[in-house]
Amino acid sequence: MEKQQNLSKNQKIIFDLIDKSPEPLKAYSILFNVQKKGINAPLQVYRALDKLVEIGKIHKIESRNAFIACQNSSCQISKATAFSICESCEKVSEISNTKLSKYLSNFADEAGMKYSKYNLEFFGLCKKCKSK
Amino acid sequence: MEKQQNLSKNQKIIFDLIDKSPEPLKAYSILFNVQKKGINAPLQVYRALDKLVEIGKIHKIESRNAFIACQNSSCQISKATAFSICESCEKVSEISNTKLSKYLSNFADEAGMKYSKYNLEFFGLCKKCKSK
DNA sequence: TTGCAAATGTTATATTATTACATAGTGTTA
DNA sequence: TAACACTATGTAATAATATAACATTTGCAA
Ligand SMILES: [Zn+2]
Ligand SMILES: [Zn+2]
Ligand SMILES: [Zn+2]
Ligand SMILES: [Zn+2]
Repeated sequence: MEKQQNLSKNQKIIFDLIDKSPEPLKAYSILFNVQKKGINAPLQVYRALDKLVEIGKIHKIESRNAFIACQNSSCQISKATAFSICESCEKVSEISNTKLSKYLSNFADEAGMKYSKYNLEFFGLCKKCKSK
Repeated sequence: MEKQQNLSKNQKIIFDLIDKSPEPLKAYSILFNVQKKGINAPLQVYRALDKLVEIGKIHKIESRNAFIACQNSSCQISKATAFSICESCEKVSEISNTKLSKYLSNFADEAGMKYSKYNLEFFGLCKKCKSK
């Protein structure tokens, strides 16, 4: 949502597409959508996705093999991500809850081990689907 | 680790393999390993995996597309899973921490929405790898 | 013993992701 | 500018992961 000057051409094309999408996009759906812009091969998409994930502009929804733009300006490094996923309509939102992220970032297991990174996916029914 | 009477033939073969493995197994590695037992097609493996996940005997490590046996006798339904993953040696352990699971099971987002299920993956270096 | 649900077998195919190798741009510094 | 390192791009081929479709069999309960 903010600076993207330093994105390369392909990275920018692909980020813009994901950022405009109301739903997570899959790699080959991205590929299909950017072919008119001269991106022809899966690898071009995956390379851009890798970079965008690395710099925190997008996140991968692991359980869906899909990508969404970061909705939380503060998680530039994407080391601490949490999402809510509707199992009916597949709507996905990034959760930015300070208490939750503090709790998880400070979590230490029985052995006292702390972790440098986490990804949390919540599943349920979104408001809309619940009321149906 | 406990009852498995009601597993079918293929389910049992595949569960036993996963349960004995010190590391998460991928579907096609499972397939390769059970071909001598007469399981020849990917679909036979995926069907057993789906069922085993459904009944909570195994869990899928989403970020790795791999499967491990449930190490936590209490999570029969696999609606609340947490794992620690070593980014160096790829060792994976299931975390069973009552506080954590209570915290997450009761978590409600800004809109007050609660979730019926979650999956959490922590990443870092395991003890062994850290001391290298 | 009929009937249903779950599981199996088999083939083909869809979807997701990477390897390998060649080329081009970008910025830094000698 | 020339040399260098680094990042990004282009292209082809292929590997790895997962599902569709359809026929058959098995386990078990009414
Ligand atoms: Zn984010
Ligand atoms: Zn929904
Ligand atoms: Zn478990
Ligand atoms: Zn390790």
